Amino acid sequence: MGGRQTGRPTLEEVAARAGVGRGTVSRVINGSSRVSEQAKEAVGRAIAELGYVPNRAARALAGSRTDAVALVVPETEARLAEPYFLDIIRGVSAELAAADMQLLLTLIRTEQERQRFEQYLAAQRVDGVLLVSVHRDDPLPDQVRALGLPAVLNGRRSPQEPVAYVDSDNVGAGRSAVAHLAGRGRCRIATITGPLDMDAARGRLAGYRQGLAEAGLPADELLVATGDFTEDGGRRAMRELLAQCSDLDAVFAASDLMAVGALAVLRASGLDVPGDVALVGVDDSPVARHLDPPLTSVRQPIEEMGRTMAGLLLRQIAGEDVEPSHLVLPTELVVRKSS
Amino acid sequence: MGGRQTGRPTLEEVAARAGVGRGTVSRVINGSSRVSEQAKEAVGRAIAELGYVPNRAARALAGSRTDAVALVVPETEARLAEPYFLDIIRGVSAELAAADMQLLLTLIRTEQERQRFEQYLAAQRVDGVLLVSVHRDDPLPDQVRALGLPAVLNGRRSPQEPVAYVDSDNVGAGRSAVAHLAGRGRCRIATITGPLDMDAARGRLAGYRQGLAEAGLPADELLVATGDFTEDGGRRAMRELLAQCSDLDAVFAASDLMAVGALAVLRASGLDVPGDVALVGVDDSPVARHLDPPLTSVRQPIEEMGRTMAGLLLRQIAGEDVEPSHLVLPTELVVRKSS
DNA sequence: CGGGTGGATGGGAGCGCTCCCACGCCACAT
DNA sequence: ATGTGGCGTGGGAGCGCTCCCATCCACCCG
Repeated sequence: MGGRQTGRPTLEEVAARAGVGRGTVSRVINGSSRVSEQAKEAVGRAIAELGYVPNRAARALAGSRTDAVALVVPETEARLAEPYFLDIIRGVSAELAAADMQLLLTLIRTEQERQRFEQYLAAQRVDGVLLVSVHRDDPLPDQVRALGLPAVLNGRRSPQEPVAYVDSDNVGAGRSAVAHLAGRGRCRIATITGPLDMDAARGRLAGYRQGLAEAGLPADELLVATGDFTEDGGRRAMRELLAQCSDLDAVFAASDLMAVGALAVLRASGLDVPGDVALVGVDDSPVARHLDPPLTSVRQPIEEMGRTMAGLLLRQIAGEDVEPSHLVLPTELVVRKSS
Repeated sequence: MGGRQTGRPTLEEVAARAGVGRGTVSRVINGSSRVSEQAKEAVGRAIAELGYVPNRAARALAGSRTDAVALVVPETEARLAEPYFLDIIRGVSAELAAADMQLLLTLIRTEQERQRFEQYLAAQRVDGVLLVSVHRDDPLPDQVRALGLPAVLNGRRSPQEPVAYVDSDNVGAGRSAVAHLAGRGRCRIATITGPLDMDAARGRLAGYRQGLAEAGLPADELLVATGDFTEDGGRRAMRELLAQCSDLDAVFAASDLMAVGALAVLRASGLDVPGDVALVGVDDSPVARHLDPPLTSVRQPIEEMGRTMAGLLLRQIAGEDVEPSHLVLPTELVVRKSS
């Protein structure tokens, strides 16, 4: 059993050693103002000498915070395979570590695990929740809020998202891609969208349309095909586009993976990229770099999104920032040979 | 503040409702045998009616376990960008969820974060530790053990690893790659190794040599170049190999990333893959599939390794399995066009 | 010079659980 | 009938903290 009773020093022992009361030590540790400089020093010394580390379980039980937040990832997503989440995790982790908070990772696969997770929340295990890749009709964010727990989403569910979120500028991504393509002299620019029940996909599509308008190019519904962010979806959509208008000279795919699929189909149809058709993706993932030709792609500041999410959550937990904030981070076009 | 005092039911309330004592409820929850069938039922009903969920903080404080394990990832690794860790996480998470344990993710970047982590351990925050990507001279595993905490590594530091670990069959990976290449009629088979201070790299190299011997091929030290698991390292090593023996007809790269680098150099030298030179990597990562030509690669059962690690740790925590176990999981060659 | 004021302080009272001891009860042996 | 053992059980005693109230002291005002 876990019976390793390391005789770790307790608050009380620190207090004894410093010649003060328990309350004072607690105040020092929690950075309360109302402590004399002298007491602060004595306690600090005692802590150092004893190598005291507060017991978090006791703290969680007595207070009502846990110093931990959950990062929830619904793993239904094939997207999980992408480096995307790793970058999010990296950002979140950095921000949390700075605040001495712990990161609890929860992958939700099955309905059962989903329920188990709800129990966690109910059991007061975390101070807040970070949700990644939420779908349009996912009730989880609202459930979390209903429990009174702070929450921050990565990407909103809809433009009316009531819960705080951090998103990238999807509209801007579409616009910049199209502007770039138009600037290269392309004038029959098609797009492969993501699943339209996701706000990110709609945003990129809207950006695509704005981009066309700004470039003075006519919108043509035949140049729009719906994908699902997967490679295979990209292939299907590309075939559809080719069948509808064989004269297209550029494609803006709303994800790198779909661009990969599109490229394969273009090749198979004897079209050269970028000679005949220019191609732009979104994500700037490693595959984009390794594709042949290397793929022009719109980069999202993923790690920064993670950091921002964590920061937002921390502020909510601290009690500032009560009304939900909505942050949108800028994207950046990375030009490579495919366009 | 975190003042959401949801009036969640406590053990005591469950006891009252079930008409039994606190002790009995506790026994039921913890699956102790010494409880009458009747009491068990009454308690079960009360729990369901009240929607009782045990408070983990209280449990951790009273007992001395936390029902949480830490997954530690030293992020010095560029490898973190790969899907590798995600798969590990997936496996670990699945196994832990089944045991109703929580997963605490800890990325260690700086020396400071490393120290903070040691404090965690000392503060009795977790019941066990999973360590990923440990280097030859990393003291962390020993420190964890010194604290009396169960630990399981992903990959051993050396053949004499004292701590429990789960690894993939690196020697087998090398052997199968070479056997495959030899079977295709190649007889000047080179290898690009990983950094030789890593056991995985040494293992793959050893497998390469065994493979040559088994195929009746002579070993030639000029056909061995040292890389570092990165794309750039692969490029450098490939140039070195080409300079040393221009007559090589196959390359076994100890990672997909290095194979990518090698491929670029081969191309640049006007060599065709697989026409002139056959190429095999290790990891079966997504880039392998998207490479042109698609890369033959040795697949490791990464997710399964994660699951196995977690399982091993859980058993250690439960008190079984006191002497460290060393598990080696088989690999599998995935043949594609590059060989 | 007494009462007032406010900041620093000590320590009691829990937080919700597990551990464990002592108690009652029953079946069996004497 | 009395003794013995074991099982199921209740509940006291903490685990190490935070919260909060009462206390104390120094200093200020009228």
